[in-house]
Amino acid sequence: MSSGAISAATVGRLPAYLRSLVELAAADTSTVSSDHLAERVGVNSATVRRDLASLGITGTRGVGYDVKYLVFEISVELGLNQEWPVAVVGAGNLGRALANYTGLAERGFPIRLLLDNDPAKAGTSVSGIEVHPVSRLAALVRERSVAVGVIATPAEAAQEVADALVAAGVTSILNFTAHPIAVPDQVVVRRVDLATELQILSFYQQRGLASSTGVGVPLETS
Amino acid sequence: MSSGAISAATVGRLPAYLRSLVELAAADTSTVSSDHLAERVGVNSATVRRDLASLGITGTRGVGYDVKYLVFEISVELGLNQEWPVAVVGAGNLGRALANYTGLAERGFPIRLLLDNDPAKAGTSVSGIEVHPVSRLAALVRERSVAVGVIATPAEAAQEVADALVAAGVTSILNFTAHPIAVPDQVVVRRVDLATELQILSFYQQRGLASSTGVGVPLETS
DNA sequence: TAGATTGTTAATCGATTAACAATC
DNA sequence: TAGATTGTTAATCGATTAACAATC
Repeated sequence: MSSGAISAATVGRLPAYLRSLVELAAADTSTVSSDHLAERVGVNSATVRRDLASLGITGTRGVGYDVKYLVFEISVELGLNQEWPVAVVGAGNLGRALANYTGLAERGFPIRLLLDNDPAKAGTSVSGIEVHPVSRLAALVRERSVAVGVIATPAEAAQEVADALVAAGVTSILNFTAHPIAVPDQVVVRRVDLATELQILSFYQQRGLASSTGVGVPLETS
Repeated sequence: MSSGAISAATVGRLPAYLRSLVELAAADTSTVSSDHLAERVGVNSATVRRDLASLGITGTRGVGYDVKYLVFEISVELGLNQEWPVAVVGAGNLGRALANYTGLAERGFPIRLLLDNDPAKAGTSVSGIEVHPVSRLAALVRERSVAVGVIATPAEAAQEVADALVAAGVTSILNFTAHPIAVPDQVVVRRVDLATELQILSFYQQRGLASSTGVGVPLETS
């Protein structure tokens, strides 16, 4: 648990640090300076030192940080030594794509449960994962020690599903719908929102901040 | 184009404002106060007034803001009156899922081009969209007026694909790989990064900030 | 010792918010 | 007119960064 004062901004940078450090380790680089790591990740070196200090990680003056130690410590912080079983709610296009996607299990997030409220889907299976009715959510979440809930339903159902996940004791939720969900304080929610990302991109297209080359000119709709 | 000084934070909130405003419009609410809108979106009312003012939108003292006008103005700002043709690079699991996903076209981002560097895939089609070899990227991007490039390749290819898109004149890129890409200033990049989101969630699980209920207890790997 | 780099303080920056006069 | 709400100033907050003494 170390210090305890880790800002959300720092947490958000940890995956990028780790990615770069794993590359350095693969290239047999044994130590790295905050300056070098900062450049690779695209942040300021003082920020790197701050972030590492907040994790209780120290380097050696005049030398830098030990790459392997950094990889180990950040991996532990990110919980990468453990498996976090996942429940996916919604077996539509997205839910099935997730069930087919092997990258989740490879990263320590095996899908242990796939749920859908369409009775016709119950009993079918996707990539060897059986689809269960949502009515069994609470029992199955407990039975399979689910740690992370993924909401892959239509937006209208997002809050209802979130409530059911929280009631079943799930404390981490990944919301793929455009609908923001309200949860108690101790529950952590992240949103992966394609619609919002696209709208932000089109804002910049629209403003011409991303253009002037001739392509990317809008076509009028209808 | 109005004022011009719109912060990235403001842009990031526009989709949420719009979502809430569309709901209000559907419920025939004609005006809304910054206080009410703020509560719905989960921000401070001064922030709402700031954001709207930065878009050049004014309300009426004692009354509030006109809902329909707000919907119209924000839609224009977000470029929602236009279509932004999309090129998806990578016809693997993710690329095909995107090609199958109707939500993109519904939101004004029709997929006009699907590319893959596997010669065996060239000529096949997904949801009626033909797969072309990556070698034809530049020509087809121009021919089909592509505005937005989506990178759905393995992470290793991300930078190379980004370079090709930029060279072809694409100025908005949505990167689905975990690999950050470097682009010239005038190009806008957004990343949708499942791996990072999951790692952030597992950080909080690991720290027990999202727990104490008994479920979500980690299982040791290997 | 001389050079490099950390760990941390103090300055800076940008964004959020409280507060309130203006005004519908 | 009285009540409500905007538009904006000034205060606050949190995060980033420059700078540098400590020290390997």
